Amino acid sequence: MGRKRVTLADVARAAEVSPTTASLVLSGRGDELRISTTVQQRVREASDALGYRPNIVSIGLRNGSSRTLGFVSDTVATSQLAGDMIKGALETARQHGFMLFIGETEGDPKLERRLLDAMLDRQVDGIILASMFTRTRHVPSGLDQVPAILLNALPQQRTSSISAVIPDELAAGRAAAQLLLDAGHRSIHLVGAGPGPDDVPPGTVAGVERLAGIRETLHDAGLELASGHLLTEWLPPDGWQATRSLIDRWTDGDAIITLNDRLAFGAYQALQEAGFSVPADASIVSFDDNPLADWLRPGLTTFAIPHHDLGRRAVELLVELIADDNVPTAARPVVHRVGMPLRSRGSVASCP
Amino acid sequence: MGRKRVTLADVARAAEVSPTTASLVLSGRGDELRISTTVQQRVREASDALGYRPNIVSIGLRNGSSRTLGFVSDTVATSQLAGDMIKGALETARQHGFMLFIGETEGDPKLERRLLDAMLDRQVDGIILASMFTRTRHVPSGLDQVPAILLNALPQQRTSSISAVIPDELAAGRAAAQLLLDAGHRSIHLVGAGPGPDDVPPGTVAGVERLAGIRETLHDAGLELASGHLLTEWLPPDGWQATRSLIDRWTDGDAIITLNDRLAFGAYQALQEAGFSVPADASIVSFDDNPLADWLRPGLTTFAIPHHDLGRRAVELLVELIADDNVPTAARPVVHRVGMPLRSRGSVASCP
DNA sequence: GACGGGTGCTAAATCGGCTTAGCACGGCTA
DNA sequence: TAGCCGTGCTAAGCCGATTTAGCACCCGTC
Repeated sequence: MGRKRVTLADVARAAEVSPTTASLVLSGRGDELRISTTVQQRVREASDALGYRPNIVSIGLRNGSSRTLGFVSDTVATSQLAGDMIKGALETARQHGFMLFIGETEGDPKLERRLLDAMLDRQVDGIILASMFTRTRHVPSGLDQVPAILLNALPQQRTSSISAVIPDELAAGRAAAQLLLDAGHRSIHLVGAGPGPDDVPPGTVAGVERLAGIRETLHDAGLELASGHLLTEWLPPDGWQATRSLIDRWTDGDAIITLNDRLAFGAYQALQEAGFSVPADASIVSFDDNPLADWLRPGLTTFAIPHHDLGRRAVELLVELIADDNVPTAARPVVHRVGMPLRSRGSVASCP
Repeated sequence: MGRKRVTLADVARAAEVSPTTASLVLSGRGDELRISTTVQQRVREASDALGYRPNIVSIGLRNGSSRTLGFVSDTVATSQLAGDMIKGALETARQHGFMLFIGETEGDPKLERRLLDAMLDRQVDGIILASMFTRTRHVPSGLDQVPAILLNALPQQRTSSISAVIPDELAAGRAAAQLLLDAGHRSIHLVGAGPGPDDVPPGTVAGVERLAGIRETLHDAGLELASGHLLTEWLPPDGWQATRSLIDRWTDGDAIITLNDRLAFGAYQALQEAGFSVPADASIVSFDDNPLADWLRPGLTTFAIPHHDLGRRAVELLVELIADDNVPTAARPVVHRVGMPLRSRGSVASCP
């Protein structure tokens, strides 16, 4: 193992020119600096023959860049939901010629500090600080020294100069309610939070905003939630239980909004056990677009967290920041909201 | 943005010593090279005061290491199933002081080439080539120049000198069959492949080995599969359909092995629709330990793909390889098999 | 035939750290 | 008084690239 890599010096030697000349030719500045066509060709041939590839580490040392970004996420970056986010980031980074360091803090601030340091020690050009569920978070020190973006999170500090990318939960909440209204439903039950604006599990931006959007739209239509079920956990059993309690007082034309797809999964089970059929007896709309939404029968109509787009957008913004860093612009922090697309499947029916 | 990082030279200046001295002190060779305690302390104080952190890029340039590994996966590295694999790799890498570059090829050999090159250009110390489902694969050129490990894949080339880490599918197949035998079942249906040893969707190592293990164990007990259902797709609808066709000729004491959990999900639905109850009327064993296995009611008993352990093991081996690279050992390629642990939930019942 | 100007290439510094070789100084021995 | 040795520190080269400044040569001009 480990035959040495071909260096610029090797190419120069093979082409019988100085390293300077070789560098100029290969970096395309040959004409600019009046290297003869003959020599240019000789250098290029030597480079090809030897299979020369520039050492990015060395270039980075020289000009202070590494063509590398750091992606630090708080919890389970590699969970199902988050995978697409990383994937979007990965793809976009590659398109811009960047590689990505991935790190997971598991919510441990010390670990986060260590990861950030390890990345900065490796001279990353920028950092994405990602959260698995939308929340406000403390921005660690040092991130003002380097281009950085918050992904799926908002800065806790007012003074922070860091921009953020988040899903547009509020708009999705509005759209979910509107979808059911358009289908003719007037009695809408919420599973996961509500009915009041503050009946929300603590610390979830998504819960607050989805609920707010739903309430707004209903309010505009002169309606209120028929019922709300504040749940601190949003897992299938929680959805199952809440839905069971709904069944006793069910009326034709009722509909359910579940605040995520796992709750909907539980709701499906409860309805099925009660002999209800979706969507004939009960329309359901949900959020997240968990893979299982597509496996359920009928398919679950849900507003997708745009993980892929979130990741992509964060990298795009970061790359812009890095480019601007050379020509410093007095950029103010911005919150970018990415739309949550509707995945329309079979769980909503029109109601006469 | 971008106040410059503190360099060794800054520390040396602050401590009024030469960069050499500062380097020696901070790298712990101060005593060895007879730097006085006074000076050592002065250097350390200056270093702390300025918050000095060595530039790993520079160190890497000097001694040809980067404390960085590359993790290249063929498809959807960031899918739900694969997440844990990356996570295991990430954790283990961190424990050894390495960072990980992540890359996804989406099955495109050109992209794979580009990613590998991009990583090698950044002087990674080693590379993990991961596959999302176990398969044999071509080992791209250049990976013999650098320490490398195949993860969840076997080298296609006989001559390849690269080691591999894979799940022990064969043992899991045996264990699955044994589990049902121990519960008293004698009539076992297989959904996904079989009944013959070659009735397997093409290209899946998991299918071949799981089937082989099952058949072996049944054979040792003097039995054969009651039926087999070769399916080229292993999604819920496929499992649903195969199971429906089983229901017509169902006998008490029959049991089902599904070759993955999504098939089992379809099987659950089909059984439920037919009024069967799991496990009273039908025991089911499966493979993968998909998250939904735990959400089903009753919970699905399944053999987990040890994603986390696979990732961990791959990094451990790679780190060893890198260490040995300095003291070259004539290491022969090895295939490491990682056990698939049983997740015993409620889908298997004893049969009188 | 000295001088100006263009042409074609290269020496040397630089990035930030590690490492080898060796300098300067004092004390001790011969 | 020269030689030797130990102590405490530093100069300088190196890794692999980029970049600035400038050298050598030739041609044409007055």
